[in-house]
Amino acid sequence: MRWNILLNDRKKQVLQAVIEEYINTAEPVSSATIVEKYGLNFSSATIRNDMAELEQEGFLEKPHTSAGRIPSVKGYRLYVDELLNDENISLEEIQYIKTQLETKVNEIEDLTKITTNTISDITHYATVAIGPNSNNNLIKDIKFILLGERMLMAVILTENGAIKETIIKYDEDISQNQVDGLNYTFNNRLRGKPLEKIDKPMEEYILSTMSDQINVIKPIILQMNKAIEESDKIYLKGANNVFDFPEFKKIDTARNFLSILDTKEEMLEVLNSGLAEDINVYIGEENEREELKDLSIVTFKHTVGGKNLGTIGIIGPKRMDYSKVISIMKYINKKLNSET
Amino acid sequence: MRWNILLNDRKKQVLQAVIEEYINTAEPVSSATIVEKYGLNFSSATIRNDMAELEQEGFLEKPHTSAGRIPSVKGYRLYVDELLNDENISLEEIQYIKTQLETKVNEIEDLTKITTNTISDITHYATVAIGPNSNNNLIKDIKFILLGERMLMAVILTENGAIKETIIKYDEDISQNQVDGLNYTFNNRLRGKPLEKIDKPMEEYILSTMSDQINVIKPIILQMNKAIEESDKIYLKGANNVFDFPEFKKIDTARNFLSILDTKEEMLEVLNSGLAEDINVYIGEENEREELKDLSIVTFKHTVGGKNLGTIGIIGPKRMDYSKVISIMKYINKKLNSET
DNA sequence: TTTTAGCACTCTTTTTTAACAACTGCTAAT
DNA sequence: ATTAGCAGTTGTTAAAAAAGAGTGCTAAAA
Repeated sequence: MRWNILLNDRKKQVLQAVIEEYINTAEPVSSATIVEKYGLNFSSATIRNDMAELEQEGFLEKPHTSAGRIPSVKGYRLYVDELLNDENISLEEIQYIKTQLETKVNEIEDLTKITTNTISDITHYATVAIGPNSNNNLIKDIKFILLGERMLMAVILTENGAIKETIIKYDEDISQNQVDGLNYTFNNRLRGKPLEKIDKPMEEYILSTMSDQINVIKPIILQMNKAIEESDKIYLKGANNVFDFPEFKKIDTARNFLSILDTKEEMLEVLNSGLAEDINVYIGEENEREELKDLSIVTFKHTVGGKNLGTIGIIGPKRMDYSKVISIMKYINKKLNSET
Repeated sequence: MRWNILLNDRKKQVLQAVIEEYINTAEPVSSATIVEKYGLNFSSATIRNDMAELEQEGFLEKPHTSAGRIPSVKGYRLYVDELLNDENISLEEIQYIKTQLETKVNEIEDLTKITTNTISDITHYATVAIGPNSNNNLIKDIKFILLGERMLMAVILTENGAIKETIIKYDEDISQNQVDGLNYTFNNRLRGKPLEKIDKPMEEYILSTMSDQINVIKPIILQMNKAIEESDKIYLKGANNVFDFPEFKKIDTARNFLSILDTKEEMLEVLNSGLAEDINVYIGEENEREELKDLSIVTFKHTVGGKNLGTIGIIGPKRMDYSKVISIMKYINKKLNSET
């Protein structure tokens, strides 16, 4: 029986039962259900008393007098912090994750996508990913390559293995000589710096070195900035699974949810707000944003060999299956860092 | 009055009025509405007679005895083919399109995105885009570039300006000599050929030239194929606007719609099924796929200077505003091809 | 003390019934 | 050929009634 873990206090068992039942059914949980389905050897009246107390203490709520109980944010919090089984993962899931993560990738963004897809596939929750904070992402090398007489490609390599490339087209021919100059100057100025937009001062600084090449350099900076900015792109998977959850059966709730996911800026902020922990859980109103107060978010900083690959976030209803989600994340984290 | 175009037959006027009213309101249209809002100088009883005949002839339908009429697929078809105003575009819209299309882009995929976004923004319908059929897309040049001792980048340039690039990582060092060989061989074998997956025979063919380089070439072909395959990626904008249409107010309809858009293969097939025409309209059951029988699709092959840039498709309810959609597409088409 | 049976009470959900509103189709008149 | 007028259908809304689900409390049992 999965809650015979450490608990002797019946009230905690009741709380756990209510929460797990509610996570499964999305319906208020009655005292009778707990007795029947969770094998507690007490009468429903006894459980009712416990539930009344748990409500008093703020762990449970009642939608209305004649309904069963649902967990409060405080209840979920206790569950997540103390009651939750973080190895709730099946053999099939383990097998699936292993297979997925073994896919050979050459770009770290692909790895992030695979990880995100895997999490979403297993949990069925909407899953978003963003790249690592650019500040930790130092430029290792910049290469300019002539793709044709009038077309240049700029490739930026970073210390943690990310690669950005962008194309610049010109109305006039560019010589290999010029390209060599660009390679030298840009590397000279930017190598070792964090991967972030090239600001005005830096632009001036570069131009001061090659003041005769303004026409060549201006479009480069424009395009490079565009490419860098695109690094903030968020990757989203499984958003349409909202429809699987009864709390989104009202069309407006679903719409609202999807529109939140659509606003890149909000998502960035949410994902970036994660604390130092690898895994952070924000339940309902614990989220600062008004629009998220009915949702829960679990964020997960994934790393490989100490290199931060960005943050992956799962967004779902408050009755999210925290146990499963956290188990999956922990397992993936372990797996990602155990490979040679 | 917008239907004084070529019509003298009152029944056609009635049909047009019913369709346009239904497109606007999504409600069955009554005879009285037509008299009041569309200024036909007849009594509602007369219109009623016309409507009865139009129903007899299959152009209109009745949800139930006491309701107004809604257009049938046959009705929409007549409307699209003969009655529709294809210059239904406002000054603001023209202005907006102009501004958008003037954005400077260096990659044609960006132009497709901009065009797609513009169409979706104006029409509020879900809009999907795919790249051009690879057969018309000939390889112009392949470049291999050493990004580090153990990292190679392959760039494929095509005749119509598309650019694919991909990264290949190795466990051992690669010399510039080897890269030169790759450049020579791949161009020798693939230049001028259509951009499509490198098949087994071609792979053998290449390997026969550089049989000592199997370890280098194998991963290249793997990655190049991946990159080429990704060209089929579909770009989607405005899917969440479904929620704006009353026909999708039942959650299952909305869900169904969004899940259709999610299935890449289906979308590819639908968009590629377009006939020779620049603009094709598929109304309701005219679509072959069962899941699309309650939807309409308008596809639009966009070109610049004779070069096919791919197909853009709009998907929406059967009562889609065909007039607006087609007007926008025609205008964009003109605009794309009038620029120097 | 703790637990429990039992039942009245509350609130929601579902079903039923009734009243209303929206249009059509037809008839007879223009 | 057109129209006024009205009976007849069907859907929609509102109100009322019935059914269902669970709690909280009381008093008794363990």
